[in-house]
Amino acid sequence: MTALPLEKAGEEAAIAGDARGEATRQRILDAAQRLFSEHGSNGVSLRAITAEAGANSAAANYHFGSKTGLLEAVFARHAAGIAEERDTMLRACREEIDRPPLLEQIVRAFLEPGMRGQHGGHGFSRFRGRLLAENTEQTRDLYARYFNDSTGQFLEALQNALPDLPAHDLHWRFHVLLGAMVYTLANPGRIQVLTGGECDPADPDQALDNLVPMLAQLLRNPAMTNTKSPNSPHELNTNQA
Amino acid sequence: MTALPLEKAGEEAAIAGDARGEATRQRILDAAQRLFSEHGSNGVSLRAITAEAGANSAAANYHFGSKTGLLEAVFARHAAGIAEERDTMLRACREEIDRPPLLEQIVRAFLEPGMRGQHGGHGFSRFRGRLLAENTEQTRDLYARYFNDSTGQFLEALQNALPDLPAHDLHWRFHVLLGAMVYTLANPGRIQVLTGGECDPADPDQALDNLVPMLAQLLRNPAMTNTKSPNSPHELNTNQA
DNA sequence: GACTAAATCAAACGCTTGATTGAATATCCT
DNA sequence: AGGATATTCAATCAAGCGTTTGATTTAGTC
Repeated sequence: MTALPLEKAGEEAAIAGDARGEATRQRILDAAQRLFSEHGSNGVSLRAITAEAGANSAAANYHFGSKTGLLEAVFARHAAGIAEERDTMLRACREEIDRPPLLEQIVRAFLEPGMRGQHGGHGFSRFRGRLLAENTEQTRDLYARYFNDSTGQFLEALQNALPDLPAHDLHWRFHVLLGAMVYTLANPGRIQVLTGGECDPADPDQALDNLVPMLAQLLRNPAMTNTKSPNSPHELNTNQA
Repeated sequence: MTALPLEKAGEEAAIAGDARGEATRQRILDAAQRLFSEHGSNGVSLRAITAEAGANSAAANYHFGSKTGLLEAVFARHAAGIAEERDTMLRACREEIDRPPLLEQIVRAFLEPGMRGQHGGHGFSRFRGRLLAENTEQTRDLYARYFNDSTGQFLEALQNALPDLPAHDLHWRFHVLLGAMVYTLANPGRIQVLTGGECDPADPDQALDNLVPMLAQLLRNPAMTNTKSPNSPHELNTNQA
């Protein structure tokens, strides 16, 4: 049995010299990210990935141990960086602004690191969206490990910025926010088909410029009592005809 | 070669007598819907499906021709019914209400048929959400065939109800609405993990009662000029720190 | 009851999958 | 240079895949 590089690496070895295998390692990660994004983790074979990467079929197992190991490596490559960028931006919100911090800033701090920049750009966002959508035990675990803390902090910051909004409402609005983000990342192209391609969720700048104010406003809207009997200030009639 | 029942069926044969094979046909559809929902269309084998259905391994191919044929059959079983219910509810909105029709009613007419009732209930919504997320050419085509007309009518109705909202804004808000719907249907359980399970997107009643007023309000919000230079009435600063 | 057609079944087809092996090769260190 | 190590490679493994086959059973018709 030839020893895997996984176990001894991770310290100086990964950073220092071994430029020999690191190149193909990165090529495999890139190819895997691209193909996983397009066809899902079950829709692509290791052979297809290594072929796309121009490597031998055994290279993926050698460098990452197994297929799930490769998937996790693709995820881990950028996930921690995104969570870090988020926290940095959130801390900036809390400190340097005459309070209360703008909702727009908080929402942007949550969305932007994942949608563009060093870790969010290119194909990784599609990969993330696909993974979130696949919703297997492995992907749920990955998301929990890498993002639970960060996301929890945002929920807390939003609750602080909206002290009058009941927690139950906030959570549902945040659910919608997550849905908008994931749907934009995965981008089924549904809105282009329906409207003739005028708005493009695949363009990070356009997406952020539209989503941020929209979702901030959604969060800012007055609470509606969503218990079964509505005494809403606007109209009633939320039942079917 | 034994003739497939697909080609001769579809007229009276499907409705009338042949109660012999129809039972296992339905059992296979049910099992496929359940397993596809949980593991994705590539994550489950025909053998697993037929085993779950208590049928012979060749039964799926016999009744549906191929695996993709089975997938399409699972989709088609309820998709047309949902589109029909939507149109019915939308027509009711347009006619019987002192105009303008309430946004809440339109949104509910769009969401409810897919989330509960005869066709939306049970596992089909999860199956739909999963399919939308998978976003292969086949699923895009299925969605286009069964839902493009219906969804286009809703976009039109919303534009009529919101004459002052620029089309570009409407489309982005509708994109968010779609994202919220799909995310709720697929339900990765992310919000439960983050908040301790207090709100449950898997409960159709709770989901509708929360989503409908929230999304209606989102649509009703005043337009924000989302070109690059914002002259918004609220605050500025939608840029990063 | 004999004929026909629909449905079920066990078995196999060819192929792809993820993974492993041991030899060959490239690289680094002293 | 030389020995140790990290990486690549072709070949192979057992397992599982979607699909097909031909015989067998079941139901409906005269």
